[in-house]
Amino acid sequence: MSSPVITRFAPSPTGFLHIGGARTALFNWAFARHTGGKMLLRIEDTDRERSTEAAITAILDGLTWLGLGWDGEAVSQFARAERHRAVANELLQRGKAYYCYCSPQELEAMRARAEAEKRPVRYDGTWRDRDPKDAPEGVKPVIRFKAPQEGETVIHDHAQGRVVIPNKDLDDLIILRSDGNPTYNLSVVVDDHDMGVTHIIRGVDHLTNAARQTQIYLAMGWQVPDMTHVPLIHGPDGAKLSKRHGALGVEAYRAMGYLPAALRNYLARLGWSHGDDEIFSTEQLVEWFSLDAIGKSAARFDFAKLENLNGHYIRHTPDAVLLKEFLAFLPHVEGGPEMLKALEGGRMAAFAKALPGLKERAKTLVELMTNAAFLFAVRPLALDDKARALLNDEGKAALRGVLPVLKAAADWQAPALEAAVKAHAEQAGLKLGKLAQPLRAALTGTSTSPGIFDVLEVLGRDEALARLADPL
RNA sequence: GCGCCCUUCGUCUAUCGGUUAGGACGACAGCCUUUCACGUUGUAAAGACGGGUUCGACUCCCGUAGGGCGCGCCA
Repeated sequence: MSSPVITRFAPSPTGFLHIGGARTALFNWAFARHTGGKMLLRIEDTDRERSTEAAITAILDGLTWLGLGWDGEAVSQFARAERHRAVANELLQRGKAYYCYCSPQELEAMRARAEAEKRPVRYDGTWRDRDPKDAPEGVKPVIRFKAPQEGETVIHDHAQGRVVIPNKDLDDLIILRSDGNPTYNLSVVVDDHDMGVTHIIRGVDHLTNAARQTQIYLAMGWQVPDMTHVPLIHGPDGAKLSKRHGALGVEAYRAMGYLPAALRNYLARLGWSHGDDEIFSTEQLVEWFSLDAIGKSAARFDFAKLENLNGHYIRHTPDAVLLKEFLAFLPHVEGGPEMLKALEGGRMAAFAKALPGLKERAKTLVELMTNAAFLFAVRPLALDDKARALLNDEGKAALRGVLPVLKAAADWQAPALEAAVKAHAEQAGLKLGKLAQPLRAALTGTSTSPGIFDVLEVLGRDEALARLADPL
């Protein structure tokens, strides 16, 4: 029996959960679910300067909103520093690491020199074989990993294939700072090993780290986890994701009115595929997910496609579920709390009634909210330019014509109203559009809305008739 | 500069040596229609370039160009 799969998502809490991180989490999650394994969460908070509680909260919230639950408690990497130090010392003991007394200034100078001479920027190994007795007075040393200088390090990667890095291009990295704190590459290896991580799935920006980490695993005699480095997500212009396009926290996507299910579906299709399948449920994603189906090239983030998918999800989400999602969304958007108040203040029924018509024409929850505004408008309605144009003399005349018909309606339900208005139109020799548009303008203050008979019904007899009479 | 990686329609992708190179988003046009959407039909749209290998390359190899990532006492 093979050991159960354990993946991990390991963000550093220096900012929100951005879209690339979200996808990495999704892949880790999907793979763990697919294999019946676990996804662990580790917060890489060893940078005490930049790590914040707020960021941790944002990341946890983001994952939760996206529906990507993790197994067990989130692990703080910083809290494990003692263990990392112990391993650094063990490496020292084994002759796989050494003290280096170079000052940051010296290293800076070393780098500057290399750059000026157009040589590769690497630590030159000054203290690699030097006797610690030569150590300068009062300098606190760092511990460097004694990386192999010859041969090559091979990474067997599900997405990248077999990647070979010449060892001469990897220098002796610092694993323990002069203040006694471990650095990233050491901590990651120790934690992944201790946490029993079997599969590492992360961004390709870690590929070089993968080589260095592999060397540390080997030096410790530990088994190297299975690795997958997924390509990065770029902005629409092919360059790095900037704040302008996609480098937003997932909470920004929530505020833009995207559904978690739609975002999951969209993200899954960025760099991963299952034949020609475009729209699939999360259950299907879990069922189909495979590391080997992850591509190698970077993908550009395309809002148009996300929006299309989101529209699909909005249309296909059952009303009751969508209503819940919408209510949960409102606190996160401008004007949302006010609408929430209005809904809870008695407009909920009308909104729920209007929802089927509303959701057909919204690509985001923000659009849904905008399109629902007519429900909450107060008389006399403010008209937009198009609505005003529709209510010209001809429009008003049409309105005057139907008003009695509507007043006479015994049954204030869309089908009955439709029948009555259509009969009137026919009798008056008017095309339905000539009637419907002025009605819409007067009823909603705009030129677009759900079906006009639904609008009539949803508004209710009194309110509708009053709105129609207002412009006359 | 050094190392690694990438390159199929505008975008996301399928193809895993033999296809009229498929799908989706977007675009455009038509249909549907009370508006907007939805839906539907159709059109345009791609193998970066140059060499090999092969009976046959988008698929394999080499080179070129372009792009990305990495090269911290950050993670």
